Amino acid sequence: MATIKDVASLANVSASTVSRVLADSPRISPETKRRVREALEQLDYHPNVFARGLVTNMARAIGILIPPGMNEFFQNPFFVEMMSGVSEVARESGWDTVLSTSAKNEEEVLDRMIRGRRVDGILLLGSRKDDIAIRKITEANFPAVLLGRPNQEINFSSVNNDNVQAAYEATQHLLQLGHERIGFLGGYSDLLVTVDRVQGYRKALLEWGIQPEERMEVSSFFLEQGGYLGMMRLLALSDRPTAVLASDDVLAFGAMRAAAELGYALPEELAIVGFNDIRLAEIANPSLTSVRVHMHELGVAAGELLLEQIQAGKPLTKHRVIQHELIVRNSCGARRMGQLSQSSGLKF
Amino acid sequence: MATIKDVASLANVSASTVSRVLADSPRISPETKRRVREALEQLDYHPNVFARGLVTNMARAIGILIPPGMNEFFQNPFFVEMMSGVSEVARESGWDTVLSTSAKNEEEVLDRMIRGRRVDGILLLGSRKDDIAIRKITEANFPAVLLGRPNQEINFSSVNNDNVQAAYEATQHLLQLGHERIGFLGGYSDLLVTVDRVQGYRKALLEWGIQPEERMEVSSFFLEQGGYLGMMRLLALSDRPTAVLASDDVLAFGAMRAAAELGYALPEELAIVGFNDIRLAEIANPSLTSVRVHMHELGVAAGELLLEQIQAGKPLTKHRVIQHELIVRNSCGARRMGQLSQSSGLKF
DNA sequence: ATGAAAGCGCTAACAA
DNA sequence: TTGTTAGCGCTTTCAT
Repeated sequence: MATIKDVASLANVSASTVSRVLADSPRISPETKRRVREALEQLDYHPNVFARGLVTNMARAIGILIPPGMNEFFQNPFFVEMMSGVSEVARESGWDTVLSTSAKNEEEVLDRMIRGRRVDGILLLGSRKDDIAIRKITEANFPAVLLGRPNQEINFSSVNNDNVQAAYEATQHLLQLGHERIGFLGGYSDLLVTVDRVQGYRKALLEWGIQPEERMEVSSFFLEQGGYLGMMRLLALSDRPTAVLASDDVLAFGAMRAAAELGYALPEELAIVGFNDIRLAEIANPSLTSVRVHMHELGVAAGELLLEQIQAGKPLTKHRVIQHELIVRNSCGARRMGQLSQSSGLKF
Repeated sequence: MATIKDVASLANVSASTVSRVLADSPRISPETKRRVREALEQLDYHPNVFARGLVTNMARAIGILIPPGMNEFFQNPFFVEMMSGVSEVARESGWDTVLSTSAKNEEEVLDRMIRGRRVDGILLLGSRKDDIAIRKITEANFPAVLLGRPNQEINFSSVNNDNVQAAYEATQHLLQLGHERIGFLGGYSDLLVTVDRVQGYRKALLEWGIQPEERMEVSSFFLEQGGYLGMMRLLALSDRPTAVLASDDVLAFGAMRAAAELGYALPEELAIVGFNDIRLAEIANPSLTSVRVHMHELGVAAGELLLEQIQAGKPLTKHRVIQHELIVRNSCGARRMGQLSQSSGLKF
């Protein structure tokens, strides 16, 4: 494998000259550049990222920290779509993306990434009530961007939806359709997304003169099965809800399956509204009414902020909010059934 | 940020002693180890991966190469599930996973990863008829594992399904149900998966005395819309198929949507069988009959082979085949409808 | 416009 | 058992 020295001797120059040509320094004569580039080509030279990183102290890579216990991560299109946005931005700027499924010891992984300088910046996916990762990164003063709402004082940027408002609007939609007993199906209760969405849900109820009840709110894991189980619990209530707001589409699908199994007709006997608007919301049967949060855009914005942060060299604290919108389809009963093509919104 | 030298002076030893303690060398006295570890702790030391990588020539990272033009990648649970398996294995052994969405210039990305020594091994997702990545890696003699069928001579391991046999069985299933005009809905035609599955499909037809026809085979991109469009084309035929084998579940969903929009009843008027058995196959309505390929297992096996390969230090060429199975649900008409709970196979 | 030399933080061969 | 030394491949002063 050719090193910079090999190139240097082939081109009859010093290693530093080659290095300058690599950086396209203006203080190298065109003739020399030509000769060096030829040698570069001939030896099929590629810089060793370690050697370069050791001296520049830059990895040209960003890390995505997948929170511990997030086995759901890869199974939820929501996260995956965000990740795709992030890595797209990174790639376009020539940066690599390092994945870290932190599993148990989040700290160890973080240390390897940050202190070990494997990456130049970190993207935090989601925030929890008391988040060690956030604390650790704040302490280390490391470039980072949070995809979620900052709960504590942070010295870095964040990108988020207005989840309170979004859940508020979705609930209002159900209230306007005449529902009075509306259930809430949430993910882990210590995730701030869940906290915010349940808050918006309650706010809408209260404004409508309905007292929120704890037994109408179940929280579960972020999987289809979580939604299934949660829905079963809600349906078991003596005064079962006539409508349900699920804080994630995958949960909504589980809820739909539970309802179907027990023979409830959707949306006549049970209205369901989901969150995130994953692709399959559209092709589900009935198609799922959902709050579109623009996951991909969320990822792109986060990626951009992170690169900006890294390149700025100094702490940046922008907080961007990505707009949401309620996509009304068939599962909530606002539309009449059988209008698949219209509700799909796809054009060909 | 503390370096090994700082630790050394604090513990009153040399840098190499610290290095040995880090590697838990048996030739260091317990007392010294204790002292060094204390200093390590006190300074919150973490090795610089670049410095270490520069001398050991090891990155402790594996790369996943996402083929160019694979924007579908992140939207298809199939790939994502494999990736999850791979990165799970890597993490357990303390390795990082570097993602590379190669987009256009696959070569450039590969060079940065391989020649730049950013990763110690590469996982190739899928194989194409004439695959530059495979060629390049073979030439470089770089540790790698192919997730797919090797089309050319390769000097590394691979993990794959027996796609010909799987498609053969799936088609047979439809034939046994009485179908005689069976369509094939494939992904990109230069992917070997597509090639293999169409071959199995044709083989089954021929064996049943039916001549495969080109117009019954459409190939499209790996997205729901691809399936939608392909299905539209098949349904437009004067002697439209009564059954369709889709080479991917996402395609099958698109096909289902097309059929639903045109008012065809599934499975009575149109039977559909998918491939890969993604999670939503089960909760679709009607639930989708699909060939389960054990995506996660595929990823785990690939990850294991890759680490084995890297650690062995010498080229290894094992070729593992992961078993498949046909999961019969409602979309093919083999079961009567309305048996959701039974067909779901989930237990609580 | 170019080269020589130092050094990034670490490991490993060789000495002691 | 521990220390000394060299060197991994690169960038970057400082000379020239």
